Formats: sequence, C-alpha cells, structure tokens
Amino acid sequence: MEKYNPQEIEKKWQQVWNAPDYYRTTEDSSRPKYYALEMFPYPSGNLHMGHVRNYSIGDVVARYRMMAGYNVLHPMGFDAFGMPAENAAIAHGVKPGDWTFANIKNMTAQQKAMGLAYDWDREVETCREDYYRWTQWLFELFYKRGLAYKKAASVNWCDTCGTVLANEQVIDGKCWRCDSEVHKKNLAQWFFKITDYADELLADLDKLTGWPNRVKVMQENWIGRSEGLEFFFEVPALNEKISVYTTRPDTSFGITFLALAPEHPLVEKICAISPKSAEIKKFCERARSQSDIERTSSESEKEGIFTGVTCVNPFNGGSVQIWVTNYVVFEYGTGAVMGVPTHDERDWMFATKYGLNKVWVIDNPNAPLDFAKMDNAYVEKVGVLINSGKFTGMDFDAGFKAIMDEAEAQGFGKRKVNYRLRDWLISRQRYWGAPIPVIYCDKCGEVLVPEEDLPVLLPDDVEFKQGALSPLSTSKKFNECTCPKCGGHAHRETDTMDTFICSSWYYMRYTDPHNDKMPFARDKVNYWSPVDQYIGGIEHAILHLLYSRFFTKVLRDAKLLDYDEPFANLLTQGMVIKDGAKMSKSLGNVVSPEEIIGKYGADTARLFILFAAPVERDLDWSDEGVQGSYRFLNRVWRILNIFSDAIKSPDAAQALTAEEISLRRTLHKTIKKVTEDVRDRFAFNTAISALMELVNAMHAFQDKKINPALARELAKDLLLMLAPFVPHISAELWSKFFDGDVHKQSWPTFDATAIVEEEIEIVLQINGKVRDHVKIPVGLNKNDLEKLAPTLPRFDELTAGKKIIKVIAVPNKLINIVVK
RNA sequence: GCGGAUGUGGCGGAAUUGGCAGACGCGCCGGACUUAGGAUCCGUUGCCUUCGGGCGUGAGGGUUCGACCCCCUCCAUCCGCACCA
Repeated sequence: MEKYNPQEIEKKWQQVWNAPDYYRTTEDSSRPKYYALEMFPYPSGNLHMGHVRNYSIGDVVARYRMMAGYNVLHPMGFDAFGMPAENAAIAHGVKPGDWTFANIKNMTAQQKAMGLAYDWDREVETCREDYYRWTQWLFELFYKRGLAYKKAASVNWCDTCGTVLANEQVIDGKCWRCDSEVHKKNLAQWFFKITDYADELLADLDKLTGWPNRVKVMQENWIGRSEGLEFFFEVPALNEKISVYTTRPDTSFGITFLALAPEHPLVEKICAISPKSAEIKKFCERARSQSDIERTSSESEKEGIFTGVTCVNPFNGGSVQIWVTNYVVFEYGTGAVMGVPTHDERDWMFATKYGLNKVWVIDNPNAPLDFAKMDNAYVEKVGVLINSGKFTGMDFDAGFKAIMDEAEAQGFGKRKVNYRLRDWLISRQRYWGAPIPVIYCDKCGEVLVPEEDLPVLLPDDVEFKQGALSPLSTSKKFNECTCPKCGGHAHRETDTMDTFICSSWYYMRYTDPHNDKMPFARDKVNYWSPVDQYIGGIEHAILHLLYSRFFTKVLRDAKLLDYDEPFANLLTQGMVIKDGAKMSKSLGNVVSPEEIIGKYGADTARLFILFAAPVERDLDWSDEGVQGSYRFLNRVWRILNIFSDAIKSPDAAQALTAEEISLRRTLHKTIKKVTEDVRDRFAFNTAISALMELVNAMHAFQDKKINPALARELAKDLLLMLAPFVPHISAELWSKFFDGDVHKQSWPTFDATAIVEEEIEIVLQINGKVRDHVKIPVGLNKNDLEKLAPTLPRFDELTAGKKIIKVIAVPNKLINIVVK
C-alpha cells in the first residue's frame, strides 16, 4: 500500500483546479444561486492563521453548496489600497504599487496552496485603475445625491499615520491601525452623509435575521438613536437664543444651570460682554487641550466655569446660570445641555462640586423619596411630577408628553430625534488610495471631474513625506489642471479616499468584475445578491459592515440595484490564539500556515482548524491537535486501501450480516448528521467528529471480509462528505476507485430505511436516577412503556419496599418510576 | 456605568426540542506488533467508593418525575460602547 503523501497529491490536484474554467461561474436561472463570501484580505504579504480559518470555513460552505446543486459564486480579491504600502515606500523606497502587487502574488500562491474553490476570473484588486475608476464614479454619485460634502470641522488626527480618521477608526482615543494617541485638528475635510440613513440603518437591523445578535446590538449602540425635545432659552443680556436637547423633558422644571461646550459659538459672544472673559477663555483653552480620552471618559473630573450670564427657563421663567464645562460634547445635540442635578447623575456631581441649586421635580409615590437625605440623583423614569407648575401630579409618561406638547404649542421647542452616529469622514492625507475626483477652480469653485475623464490616476512623481498634506500635493503634474467647466486655472483635490470606501462595494463588483461601462450591471448584481453567507472577523462589526449597508441603501436609491441589505447571513469567526493570546509577532506565538501546509499538507491544516473549535469561538492552536488531524487522514487513506479489493470487486448480491447492517446504519446516520451540521449550523467540528466515528466503525472491519456493495457505498459517501473539508485527499482517493471528479458529484442523501433500528436501548430511572439500561423494540408508545415497566428484569429489585407514586414514560428514551 | 457573550474532565470541546453529562480529538496509562518506536493497531481514562453506590456542568436558591439546558440572586472572564444630555 502506498503511503499518504499530501505534498504530492495536493500539488497534482491544485494543477487540475487551476485550469481556467474549472471554477468559473456564470448566471444560471435553472439552479438556485448561492453567494458565499469571505472578507477579502489586505495584501500584507503572507497569509496568517486567521486567513486560513476564514477561507477554510468559506470553502466548506461554497463546496458543500456546489455539491448540493446550487449555482455558487465564490470569489476572492484584495483590499489593496492602504497605509502599509506607503510606509514601505517611505522606509525602503519601493513603489507602493510594486510592493502591493508582489504581496498579492505571494498571497495568491498561498491561497492556491490551500486548495480553495475560487473563481479567480472574478478577482478584484481595489488599487487597480479598472476598479478605482468606479470607486471615484461612486464618489461622484454620492456627491450628486448630496451625500458627499466638504466641511471644516474638528477632526481626529493621527500623527503617526499622518492623516485624519473616521470616528469608527478611533478606538479608546487611539488610532485603530497604529494605536497611537489621536488628537483633534481643525481641517476642511470630505464627509459622506451616513447620518441621512441613520434611521434606516437602525430599523433594517430587524431584517437581518441571519446576523449574530451581538453585531446588531453593536451597530444599534453605535447609531445611538434617542428621542427627546430640542428647545431654546432666551439670553436677555445678549439678545440671543440658545438651544438644548434633552431626553428628559419631564424634568424641565428642575433646571438650575445650563452647560455649554467650550467650542460653542455663544461662548465667544459671552466673552465679548463678560467681565470674566479672560478667565473663561483660559478655561476653554485648557479644556480643548485635553485629549479626547480625558475629555470623554466618564471617570474624568467634571469641571466648569460660571460665565456670569444667565438665561431664562421657558417653562417657568426662572433664571438659569450659563456655565462652560469640559464634559459637554460639542458635536452631539446642540453642544449645550440643560442641567438638572436632581435627576441626572452627572449634573448632580457637577452641582455638588460647584454648590448649585437642586430642585426635585419627580417623586416616586410607591417609595417616596426623602429629599433631605438624598445623596445622589433620582434617575428612574418612574414617578410623579412635583414642583412642575401645571404639570404637577402627572406621571412620567403623561408629563413627558405634556411638556413636549407645551413647548411645541408655545413655539419654543420641537420633538427631535438624535443620533450618536456622525457623518463618515472619508478624506485621507495619504497617497495610496483612490484620489477624490474633485477640481477646485478659481472661478467656479468645487467641480467634479467629468465622468469620461475618470479615473483620476495616481501620479508617480510624488514625495512620500508625512505631514498634514497628502503626498499627492507634491506632484506638479497632478496638482495643476484646468477647470472642466470654464477651462480656467484650477487645481486638484490632493486627498485620497478612506480605503473603507473601496471595500464598501467590492462584493458588488464580483458579480460583474469586467464591466467597463458601469461599476456593475443591475441584472447581475440583482441575480447574485445579497451575499448568502458572509464570513469574517468580528472586528468589522461596525466599520466595514455598517459602511457596506450604507452603500447598499444609497445605490438602491440611485436605482443601481434592487435590494436593501448586502449580507443576508453573517458568520463571525473567532480568532486563532495560542498559549492564551492572539498570535502576534511580538509575543512570538505565531504559527505560519506555510510551515504547517509544508509539513502536513493543506488538508490537515484545514481539517484541524475546522475541527478544533466551533467557528464562532476562539480557536486554541495545538500542534498535537494538528497531528491528530493528520492521523485521521492517514486512517481514512488506510481503511480505503484495506477495502480496496472489496470496493473494486463485482457485487455478489450477498445479504448483509448483522454487523454490516449496523455499519450501514452508522453510515446513513452520519450522512444525516453531517448534512444538517454543515447546512444548518456551520457545526463543522461536530460534522468532522461524526466522520471520525464513521471511520472508526469502518476500522472494526479491517481484518474482516466486507460486503463489496457496502464497501463501495461506504467509500463513495465518505469521500463525498469529506470533499468540502479536505478536497485533495478526497479527489485522490475518489480517482482511485470511481469515475469522474468528486467535486462535481452530488452531495449524498441518507436512506431513511437504513437508519431505522429494530431495538433500542432505553433507560430505567428511579426518581430520575439511572438504574438500568434495557433493550426494547423501537416505537413503543407511552402506554406500552408504562405497561412494560413492571415486567423489566430489575423492576422488583429496584422498587422493593417502596410505594410507586407514578410512572413516566418517554417513547424511545426512558421510563422513570417515581417511588417513595 | 450600560449592553452583549462565555463559564462542562488534565486540555480543545460534545450533549440540536427539559430526558443516559463528558461524543470526537489531544494528553496520560496499559497491551499488541517490533531489533527499535516519537510509526501503526487494540484497550483504559470525571472524582470518590466499604463495589451496593455516592458526588459531579462557576456559586447559591427555585420550578420539575427529571435541569449543563428554564427562572431568581450572585461570582469570574472576555468583548463592545462609554460624560451622547
């Protein structure tokens, strides 16, 4: 018997699969479609185990669906713009494009060495002209729809990366990529108006029944919708109005101060008339110099300064002090907040620190509050309004509504919905991205580059120095241009787009990757979409997955496609960890996929990674475990070789022995389980364990003669079930015994009659404790079982001297006798 | 603080609808084959035991004939958001 030699057979089959048409997919209305997609990688240079896990999962899904009769789209590509390429240019003087394409070449070779079933003809690389041309085209579409705008704003700036960042890319006040502190800068930047879609992005989360709840909750929190009242206070000294937003209008009679963000425009006006202006300015400067972390952490000290100016509470005419504070966020709501110390935790702390008034306006009738002894705010939305003029006596709900009605009737306020979500800052002061296709004309101002002039190509005469300006601004030939409108002197926008824009529509491009008239044809994107199964890491729960949902809705409104959500089902795989920590170079616990594949083969690597943990959980890397998977493949190889003669010999139409019937039952039970595990649950770990049990059962026949028909059936179905998991060994063994290509066969179906057992072992319990196992005919009903109970061998012994209270029978499971 | 998850042998994990806890794999131990074994095959392996059985799924309570599973109260770990008014 020849040895299992993965290196040899994997190379052989990969060559077969590499044929141009092997995995080519086209639209086909005769079969149901299935779009299986793994998040495309950044071409960092090498695959890591996270990639291997991602693609192994996706490949099982895709290959299973192919065998199950679906027309499967399973593409791969590269998220190829981004900083590392540019950093390589700065550090080593290589061109970002050269660096990127060399990495893509290397990683593609590694992906092919995994034996993945991709239609490589559809490969997408976001840094190629034929792709970013359409990224720019889409930017212009957004612009024309009023969803792209340039605005001066206080934005997040990372010194290390030399660029601005979107809110979603700031994690704990730090850059998502390089972990260095982010600070605020005032810059004119391009934004996408994602807030226009906030309501729909939130509401449609309900449609995403195939998404993990965790991800939906994260997006819900990120969007952060709240309902309340926006109303204004008169500021007599300035003859001005100042608006606040509140979610607790019911507490409006308890307002004792008003807090402004240091950035609020009213602060400057106050300084113009206030004798304390020097002090106020100093305070604002100090607050603004604090980092985002210091300013926005709930543990930070709340500080403020009284401006000396007051305003009027429109509900009761009361005079309210205006303070400037460090804890009010300028970008949210109106940048000004009403202060109700008695019914808000923060306001309580602030008022206590500065000795401000506290007026109780809500009491809890079920457990009346002892106001004199209260040492914190009462924030429950339960109770009755007090000290609230004509609203006194109303309960929370009634008061909440009545006070908003009053504000609207009197014309000083309006019901308002607010979101935590901010517009998406998309410009980057970097080179290796899609240039923003805008021209600034001295006469005409901001002008889009005409569609026929796209793409705006990246120039190569640039200097890769970091600073507040994009490297594009160092290119003469890029910068200077003529206005497409008036032909006069103009210059180009030198910022590029956030790479998350490129990745917000790549899955649409896969459906029509060679289209040179449009980003994609409507009928093609509609045929394949939505993605039936999207697979990737949880780290994109907000960023990529929210942006992509936004893009889909905009393109739907622009009539480019006809569905609401891009990803019907989402699978968030766990991380690959080793020795209790994520694999990382600094910890030295990295296991290289290349090494594992070189040593054991891709099939072993795939098998281990699918077997070692459920897909959603973190996976503990174990070198011994890998050997176990290798051992299993050897066992498969061996047993089929042992069965070889039987498989190849003609059927003798012999009846099966009892043992063979039982083995055949195991086979069909396994088909049932593996099918359900793979199709319904992504429970690859248990599917594989069932296959191991089947192979173990086959090994019991290694020294016996086996019925040829059964041997053939076992070999066939086992290889068919193994094919999605370990494609190479399955193809090799199939070719030894059977005609055709295992990967072009149909998924096996189980024979229901083969599964039926005549006898079944049930449990005899006394008071819920297992006392005996008995074999009985299958299919006895409750009544039969209850009658059977007293006749069981150990019944008398187990119930001796006890009183039988009742007998509980569960067909095919157990009999429980309750005694006293 | 708010929100979401997770907690089962020495380890990774299984138990899909409230019905035999620990499938499968790793490791350990024993046996076979062998000049040899770090190959392979077969077997044992939750803990305690007076061998009848007792205990056991983070802790404590509850519902039930019966709970890893449902309910309540905690604890621990991980993740997300975090002064959003």
